[in-house]
Amino acid sequence: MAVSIKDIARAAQVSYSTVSRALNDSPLVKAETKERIRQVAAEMGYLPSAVARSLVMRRTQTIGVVVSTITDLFFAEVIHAIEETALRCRYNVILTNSGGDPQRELAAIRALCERRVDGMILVSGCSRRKDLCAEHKLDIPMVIINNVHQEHLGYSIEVDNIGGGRQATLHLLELGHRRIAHIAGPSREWDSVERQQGYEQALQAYGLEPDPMLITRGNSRPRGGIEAMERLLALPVRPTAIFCYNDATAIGAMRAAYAAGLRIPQDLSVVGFDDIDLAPYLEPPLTTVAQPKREMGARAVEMVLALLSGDQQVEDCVLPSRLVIRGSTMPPRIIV
Amino acid sequence: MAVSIKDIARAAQVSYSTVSRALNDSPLVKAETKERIRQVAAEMGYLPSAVARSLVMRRTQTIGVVVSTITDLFFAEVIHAIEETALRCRYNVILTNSGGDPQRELAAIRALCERRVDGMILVSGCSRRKDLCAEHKLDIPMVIINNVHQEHLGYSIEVDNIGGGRQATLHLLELGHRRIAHIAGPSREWDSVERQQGYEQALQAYGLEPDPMLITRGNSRPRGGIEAMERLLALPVRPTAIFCYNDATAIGAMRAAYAAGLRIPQDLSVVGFDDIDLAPYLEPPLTTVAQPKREMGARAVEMVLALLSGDQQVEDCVLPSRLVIRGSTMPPRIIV
DNA sequence: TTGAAAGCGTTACCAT
DNA sequence: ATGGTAACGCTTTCAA
Repeated sequence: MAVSIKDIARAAQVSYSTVSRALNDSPLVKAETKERIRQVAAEMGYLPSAVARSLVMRRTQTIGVVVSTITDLFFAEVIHAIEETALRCRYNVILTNSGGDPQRELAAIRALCERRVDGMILVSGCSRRKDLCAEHKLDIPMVIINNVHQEHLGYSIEVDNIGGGRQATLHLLELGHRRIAHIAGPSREWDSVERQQGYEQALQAYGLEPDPMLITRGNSRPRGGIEAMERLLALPVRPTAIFCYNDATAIGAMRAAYAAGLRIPQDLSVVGFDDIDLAPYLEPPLTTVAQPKREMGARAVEMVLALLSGDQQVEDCVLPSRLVIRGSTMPPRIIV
Repeated sequence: MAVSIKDIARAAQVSYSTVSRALNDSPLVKAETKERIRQVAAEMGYLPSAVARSLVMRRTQTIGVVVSTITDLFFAEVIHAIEETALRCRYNVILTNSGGDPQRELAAIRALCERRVDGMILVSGCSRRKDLCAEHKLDIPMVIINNVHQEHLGYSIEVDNIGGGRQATLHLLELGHRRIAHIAGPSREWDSVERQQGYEQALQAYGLEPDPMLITRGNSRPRGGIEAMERLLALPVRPTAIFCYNDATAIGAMRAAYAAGLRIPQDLSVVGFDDIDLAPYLEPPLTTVAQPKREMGARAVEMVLALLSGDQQVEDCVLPSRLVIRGSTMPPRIIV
C-alpha cells in the first residue's frame, strides 16, 4: 500500500499538516523541519496521490482528448502536439477514441466529465451541437479542432480549408491542367465541403465550371481513395490531375493510378491535404496543403488553459494552410 | 458546480447513502425509491465523480501508457488497440510520450504513479530495469511491449523478432538474392539486434557470411532510412535487396533508391518490418514482416488486468511474426 | 429498507 | 512555525 502523508507525519514526528506544507514548499515551515520531512518522505518512497489532491483542489490537471482514430497520421501528429504542450503545462492527457461514431463520442465525453478533466479537446468532433451541450452539464472548457459540423458550438480551431482547396487547385490550373478531378471526404465532414468549395472557386476563377463527373467521394482513408480513383479512371475522358480531401485519400488514389499503369506525375498529377510527416517520403513525394498540426495542437491546449483561467477574450481561430509543392504534380503532357 | 450525491439526497428526501446505493443499483434499496432517486439524479444532470470514487475504492479504472512517440504508425496502431481493449473493459487510458528519452520516461512513470493508475503499459520502454524498479514503489502492474532492453524486467509482450528477420531474409534468398543489405534500428534497441540476428542466421543457412559493408544503421524513421540507403548505394557493388528494421526505415530507403534512379523491385527488392496499415498502399506495396499489433495491444491490457486481479499465472508472451509478401520484392535481375 | 458515520489522502483554514 | 480539523464526493460498514 502506498505511503501517505500520515505515515510520514508519524515517522517524522510532526503533524500531517506540516508534512503537507513541507512537501508543497510552504514558506511557513522551518527550513530545517522541511528538510527533515523531505528526507523521510524520500526514504519512505512517498509519491503524493493526485487523486486525493484532485478531490480537494477540484482540478485534476488533466485534459481529455477525443479523436475519431489515432491511426490516421494527421490526427496522431495533432495529438502528439497536444500531449507535448499539455505536458509542458503540467497537464496529463486522457485519450479516448470515438471511431467517428457520435454515440461513442458522447459516451467518451461523458466518461471524461466523470473523471473531472479540467478541459476537453475534440479533434474533428462528430456530434451535433445540441447533443454535446446536453452532455455538457459541468462547464468544462471544450475546444474543437476541425469541427465536423458547420455550426459553431464554442471555441474552435480551424484551418483555412477553402483557401487550401483553392491554392491546391490553382496550383494545378497554373500548371496547365484543365480536367481536374476532386475526391472529397465523407459528406458529413464540413471541412470536406469547404475544401471542395475552394476547388470550385479556383476552377471558376479560371472560367471553368465544376464538372460533377469529376467530383467523387472517398472515406478519408486510402481504401476510399482507391475506389474513387477507379471510378475516375473509368471515365471516358480521364482527368489529368486530381485534388484529394486528404493525404490518406491521395495515397489511395496514387495506388489505384499505379495499378492502372499510370505514372505520377507524368500521367496524373495529385495533390493531397494535411502534409502528414510521411508525405515527403512517398513515391513521388506528395504535393499537398499543409495544416499547421503542431500549432493546432498547441493552440488547442492554450485555449483550454486560457478558458480555465477565466479568460473571456478567447476567440475561435482559423489558421492558414499552405501549399507545399513536391513531386506529385507537373504540367499535363497534353494540354487539353 | 457539479451536483453531488448530497444534492440529490436533499432533493429526493433520502440520506445520501441511499442515493449512493440506488445509483449503484444495490439490491438493498426498494425498487420504487431507486427509480425515484434515479429520476431526480437524471433531472439534476448528475455525473458521478470518478475522482471521489477512485479515492475510496482505491482504483482509478485507468491504465497509463507510455510510448516514445505516437507519431510512428506502428505505435499508433498498437495504442489504438490498447485503447479499444481498455475501453471494452471499462478502463480509460492516460497517454504519455517519452520521446524515447529514459529521463522523460521515468518522469512519465512517476506522474502515472501519482495519478494512481491501476496498471501501466510501456510501449518500447527505454529505461533500464533498475531505474524502473526504483521508481516502482507502489506495486502497479506494468507490462512492456517490445522491451528495448534484453533484460527481462517483468511481464512483457514481444514479437518473434529473430524469426521475423529470418523469414524476411529467407524470402529474399529464395528469390535468388545474394547481396542482401540490412538497415538496422538504433543500436540500443534490442529488437533491432534480434532482427539482425535473424537476418544473419538466414544468410548463414545459405552458407553466406554476413558482410559488414552491407549492414548499416538508421534511426527507425524515414530520414535514417534515406541516409543509410545512400551509404549503401555508394558501395562499389550495390546490394540487390535490402531488409529494413521497420517500415518507416524501408520507406526512407525506397525514397533514396528512387532518388538515385533505381526501380523497385526491379533494381532493388526491399522488405520492411511492422506492416503498418499504410504498407499495402505504398508504391510499390511493401513486402514486410507483420507484427500482430492489435493482439499485442489487447494482450497487454489483458495482462495488466490479470495481474490486477491477482492472477499469478501471467507469463511473458512472444507472439509470432508473419511475412507478408507484396510488391516490393522480386528476383534479382542479374543473379550474382 | 434506510440512515449515520467512518474513512479514502489531500489541502486549507483556524488556532495556538 | 506548527497542530487540529473540516472539507472534497464518494463507498461501506454498522445500527436501527
